[in-house]
Amino acid sequence: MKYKIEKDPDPNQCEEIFSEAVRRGRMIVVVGRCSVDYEGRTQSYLPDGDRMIVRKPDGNFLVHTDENRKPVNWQPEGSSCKSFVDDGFVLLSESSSPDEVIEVRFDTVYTLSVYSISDDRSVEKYGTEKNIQDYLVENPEYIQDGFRVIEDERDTDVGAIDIFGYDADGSPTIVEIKRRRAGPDAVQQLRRYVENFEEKHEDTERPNGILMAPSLTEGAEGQVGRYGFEFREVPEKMYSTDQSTKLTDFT
Amino acid sequence: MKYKIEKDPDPNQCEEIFSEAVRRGRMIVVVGRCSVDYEGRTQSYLPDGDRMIVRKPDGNFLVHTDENRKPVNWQPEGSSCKSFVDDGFVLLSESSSPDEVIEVRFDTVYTLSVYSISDDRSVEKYGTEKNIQDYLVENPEYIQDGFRVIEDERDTDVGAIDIFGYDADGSPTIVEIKRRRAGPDAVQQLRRYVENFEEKHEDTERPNGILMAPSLTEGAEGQVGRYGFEFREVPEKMYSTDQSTKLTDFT
DNA sequence: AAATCCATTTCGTGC
DNA sequence: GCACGAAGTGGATTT
Repeated sequence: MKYKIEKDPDPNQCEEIFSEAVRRGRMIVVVGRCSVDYEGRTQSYLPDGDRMIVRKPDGNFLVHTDENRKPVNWQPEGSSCKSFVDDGFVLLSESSSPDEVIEVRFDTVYTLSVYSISDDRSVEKYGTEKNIQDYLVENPEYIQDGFRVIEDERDTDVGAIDIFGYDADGSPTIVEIKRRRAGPDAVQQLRRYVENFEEKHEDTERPNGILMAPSLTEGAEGQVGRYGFEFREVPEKMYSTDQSTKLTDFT
Repeated sequence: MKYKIEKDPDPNQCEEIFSEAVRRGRMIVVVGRCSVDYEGRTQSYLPDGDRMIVRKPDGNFLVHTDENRKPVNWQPEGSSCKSFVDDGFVLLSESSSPDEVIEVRFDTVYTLSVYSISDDRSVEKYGTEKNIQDYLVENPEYIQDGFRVIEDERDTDVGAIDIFGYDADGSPTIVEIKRRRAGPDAVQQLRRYVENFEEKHEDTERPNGILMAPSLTEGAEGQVGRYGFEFREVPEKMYSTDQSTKLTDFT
């Protein structure tokens, strides 16, 4: 990996190095005192202050201050980025649909760094909602004793049901899974599926609704009762990477 | 603003500079080839590759690759960060409630940069949902001819109604506002408020439901009809900072 | 491109 | 602290 760092560069140096780095698709980091203007879906203005600007090869453009996880301003993947000198070094990043612009006007550039980095390795993730769902489909006894899975991700015209099946009595049952503490929105989601099923199958009985999550908020608990749904606890760690512990964790 | 940049530092130099920079609450940027382990609410593993690690004074810890806006791994504000040498330079960032850990093991550190930046300037924002709501409360004729606002942000036990009022006929009306194209979730939100009001006021008629947004998705349009709600278009730019153009924009 | 939903959502606000 | 909902949500997946 090659890199180049310029300390206290003047505006013309910045312009030259930056524009070439953009052309070559480099990762660029500029740290300096600047003001930031954003206009697009909304607008914002940030007066002069010290910030770190990152331009990625894929077009992402980030303006970071010394705090917060999220950039204070940004542009999405695919954005263009021009630089020029106008009474100082200026960066202009533009994106389309929707049309949005960020203009960064530097009072001073402290450092300008260019990196030629690439990273084709993809991240392996565990413990997502999909992991829990897959596990429950394979081990339906954890949903309910005698539960039979009919369909994983059953599409309906109001969204996809996580798991659809029949309980031990043969009643249609809709299962909604949340990876963490469930709020009212989760109950409403389940309700939407249950009522849609009811409308579409007026000949059959109202399906059961089961909400599976580690816990419920108070509001969600009230709604689960009101709509006659069932809550079943999913131990937070049932989806551990260590498959051998699942059974014991769950019982 | 002071800064210090070390090129191709060895693990011991990294450890020394990094730990002092953490102690002093500096903004730190490390670029190098590393693997990243995350364990917490979920887990992930990222094999060796070139990445940029940022540690902010407020404890935020970001691992960026050459693509995507979001860091591939991160820790929130308030996280601790230790560094040590173990067959190479290692960063360990820990946070609590929930307990989470990121470990970054460097194969090679290309650059280690430390910045003393501070930015007390706050960003000014325009064009949020709140801006639209405030405008409609002041100009209720844009909700409906003869509309009377009774309450802005009316709290209920199923959430806060954006605007509650009476239409020209004196019928209770619930208004839900979306800043952008509204989907089924927006209709369900409105439905929740309307049905809750109905339950709480069985003596009065069912309140009207009005959904205000720039446009509706197809699914949302069907549901608006099904539930007997009304959709009213909010021109995307009605909340422009230039107040003088609002009336013309809107008509 | 549009729609839908998960996310280590993050972020703000109110209780 | 928790709960609830907005966000320039981001991002993946499917249509």
